[in-house]
Amino acid sequence: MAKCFILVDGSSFLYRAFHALPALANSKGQPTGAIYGVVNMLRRLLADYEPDYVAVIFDAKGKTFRSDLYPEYKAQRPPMPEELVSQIEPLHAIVRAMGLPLLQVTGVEADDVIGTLSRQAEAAGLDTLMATNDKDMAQLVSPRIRMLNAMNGGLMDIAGVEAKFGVSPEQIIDYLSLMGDTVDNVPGVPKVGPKTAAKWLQSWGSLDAVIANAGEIPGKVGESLRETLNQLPLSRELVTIKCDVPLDLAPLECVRQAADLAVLRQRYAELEFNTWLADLPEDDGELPEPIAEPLEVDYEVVLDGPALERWILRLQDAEYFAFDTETTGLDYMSAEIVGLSFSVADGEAAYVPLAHDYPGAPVQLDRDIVLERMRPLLEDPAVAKVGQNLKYDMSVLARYGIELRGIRHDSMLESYVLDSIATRHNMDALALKYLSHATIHFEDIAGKGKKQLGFNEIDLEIAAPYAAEDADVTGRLHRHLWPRLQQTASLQNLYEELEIPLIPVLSCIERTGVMVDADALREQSAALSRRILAFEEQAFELAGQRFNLGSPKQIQGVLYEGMGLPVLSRTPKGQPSTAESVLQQLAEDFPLPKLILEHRSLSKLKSTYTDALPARIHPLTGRVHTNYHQAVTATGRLSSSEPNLQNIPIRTAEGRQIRQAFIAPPGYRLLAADYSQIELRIMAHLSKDPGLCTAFAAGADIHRATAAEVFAIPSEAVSTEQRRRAKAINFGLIYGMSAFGLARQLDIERREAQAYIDLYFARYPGVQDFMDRTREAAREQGYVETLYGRRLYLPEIRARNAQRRQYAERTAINAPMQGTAADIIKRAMIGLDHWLAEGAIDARMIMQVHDELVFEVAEGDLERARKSIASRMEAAGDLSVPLLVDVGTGVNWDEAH
DNA sequence: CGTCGGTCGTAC
DNA sequence: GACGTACGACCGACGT
Repeated sequence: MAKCFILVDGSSFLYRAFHALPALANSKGQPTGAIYGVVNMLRRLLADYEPDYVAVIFDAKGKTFRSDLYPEYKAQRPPMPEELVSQIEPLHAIVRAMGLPLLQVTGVEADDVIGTLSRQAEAAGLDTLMATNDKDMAQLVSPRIRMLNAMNGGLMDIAGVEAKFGVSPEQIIDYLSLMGDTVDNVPGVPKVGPKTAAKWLQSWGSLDAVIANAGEIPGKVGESLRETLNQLPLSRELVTIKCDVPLDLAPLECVRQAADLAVLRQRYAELEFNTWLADLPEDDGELPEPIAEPLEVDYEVVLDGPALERWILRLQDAEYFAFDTETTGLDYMSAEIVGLSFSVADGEAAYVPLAHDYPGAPVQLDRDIVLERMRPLLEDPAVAKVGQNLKYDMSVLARYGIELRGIRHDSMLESYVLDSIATRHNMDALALKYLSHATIHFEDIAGKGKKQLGFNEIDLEIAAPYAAEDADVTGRLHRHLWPRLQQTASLQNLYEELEIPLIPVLSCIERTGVMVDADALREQSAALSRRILAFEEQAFELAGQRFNLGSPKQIQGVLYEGMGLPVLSRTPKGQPSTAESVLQQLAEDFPLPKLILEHRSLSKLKSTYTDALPARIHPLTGRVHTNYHQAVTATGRLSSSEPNLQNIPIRTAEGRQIRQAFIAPPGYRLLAADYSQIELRIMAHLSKDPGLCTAFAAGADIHRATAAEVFAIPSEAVSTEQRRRAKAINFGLIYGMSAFGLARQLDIERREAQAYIDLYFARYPGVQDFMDRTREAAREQGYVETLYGRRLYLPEIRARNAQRRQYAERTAINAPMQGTAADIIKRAMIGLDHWLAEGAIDARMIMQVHDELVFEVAEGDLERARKSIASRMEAAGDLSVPLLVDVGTGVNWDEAH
């Protein structure tokens, strides 16, 4: 195979990236988006093609032979914006540090350098790919030279050029001369565009022939041609790419050099390309250079009583202290405390090791004695603490009988409330982003994978700086983030009144756990196994071969290649899709897809639920303890994992069996309380649409009411099908759906779907207005807000790329509704937790599923609990429409619905 | 043997 | 392509 040479048109990508990508900047406000775009493209290119030779070419500053030839050439281009100019030097530095040959030749453009190199490469027998966005380059395409569209990965060869432009590569120069180029100010023939130029060249063959036959061309275009005949030679010269530029570097010298890691590290750090920074390999034997001056620190290891007493005094005297626990693991239900760290000011921190037990570990203070000594401080609500994800510390301490109080600040939540999506909210990421400090990573000291050590097995010399740094950095982050939070009253309020008070509530729910009937689930697993096996046998029979029904790729092979079924849809990566909706359609005509669907749905239930849940039952409590994450979602919702209790099936009969395994302990019942149509009610409130508000005020069935409006019939006349369609419209609205999406959802024509949407907006003009206003506000401010002022930043709302922009617009519509609902249920949870703590009834909160709260309630208190819980949840939101809560009870979660 | 992207499917 | 927010199972390619 011939060796591969990639020529990258750096200038064209720089412009493209600058205009197509959102205006990224680092924390100092230095623009970085164009650099990011180009380097990202280069990395992909190198990974995808592993070229033997490569060169990145940029335009040089100053005049070119073309502007000497024709002063107007590119004369009306606006000067390059400052935000782009400032990105050129760093980009060049990074390209060089990546080890890529960089060429810039004065007096010619990047195109001409690429032309020259590609022709030389052709002569040397290389296969050349020109990575560029510039259609002019099509004139260079030959059997050994192709164009690469780095945005979509498409390659264009001679046939590709002919297909796209309707002329051959040799004719491209003539084609461009006829058309001219308004952007570059190349004169052409007025009224001649791509179609006419191609048509003429197909008829006459060349520009010279067209000129020779100019007299025969009729009409206005003919006149236009005859008037401009004398400038066509100039146009031709301007659009012709030079292929004989003298260069310092020959194609075979364009070898990729070793990367200069130190430079890359420094540049990535400056620009805050942290993922790439983390990606860089270590220097041989040398530690990576710190990206900032190391923090100045004075950390103390506390190994005796007097030292501990001195620190307790400091903690008591401090306005607040930062605090962290080191444990043997991440599971709050089983992790053992290994040590405690504290910090009272920048760089001043202590680590109190308590249970390091590797061979040769020094004698440490006794864990129980220290905890008992710390108890007054930790349990005093007046002693303010700041932590990073204090919910975890609180849960662990609770297992040692200590109830952490005085949770004043949490740097994870400060970051989340300030900007939920700009960064992940773990301490390492926050330190890098806000303090420019690369923290010691847990993996670096404990290893990873099977060889990972527990924190108790780590040498104190290594563990102590890590542990003390945790508390120190947490304090520093708080002092960095808190002033920012205080600048926006609504955000500060959300943080202090909602997110911080929620910490103990979530900790309590998690530790309480939920009772799950393991035997019932195991029986379900066995039954599912039998049915799955039967489906497999039948499927193999039909397919005439054995294959893995769990593999989309193999299904694809069997259905589309083996059996020749029609490909109705493709995945984003271009593979024939085997998704449910596709198979469902195929199932109308063929038997096998139906079997695959049934197999898939049963396998899903078995692997994700009936097998996984019993394994999650805690040996001591006999219950399942999930993790609720408070700083994950963009909108303010919680998420749940290990296990995820927020996606337990409900729609199918088999699925509901799984819910039946969620049970109450003896003497108790489950009580499930869910907000009815909360997001639509919020939409009514935010939009103030009279029709919608009236319908809710009247207590109407909202989908029925919508159907009555859209189909212009009395509410009693609404059919089941009409209500179903109205329901899809209502959900679609919340998600910012298009006519296409609604059509697909309802399996109707797009035009019909559009008609529904038009009708809806005509009947509920307030909703239309609300959505327009929301999009507009997002564009103006760069963010949208919930009713309680939670913000979601949408940097791509102004993107040039329509797909990205529309995505941001849909998020803008959805986030205020989803986010307000999340705010309301969080308010309810805090209120309910306080009420439950009063002990008026015997009940515990055990789950949250976005618009639903689940409790276990003593049988005798059920009726009182129903009313109290519903009314407290309803009072948590103050909307201009009623907020309604449906309550159900039962011996299991399914029954409680 | 571990990691990671792709695909699919569950919930609200 | 085309409907928002999540988590997680499985496959299969790839790297150690």
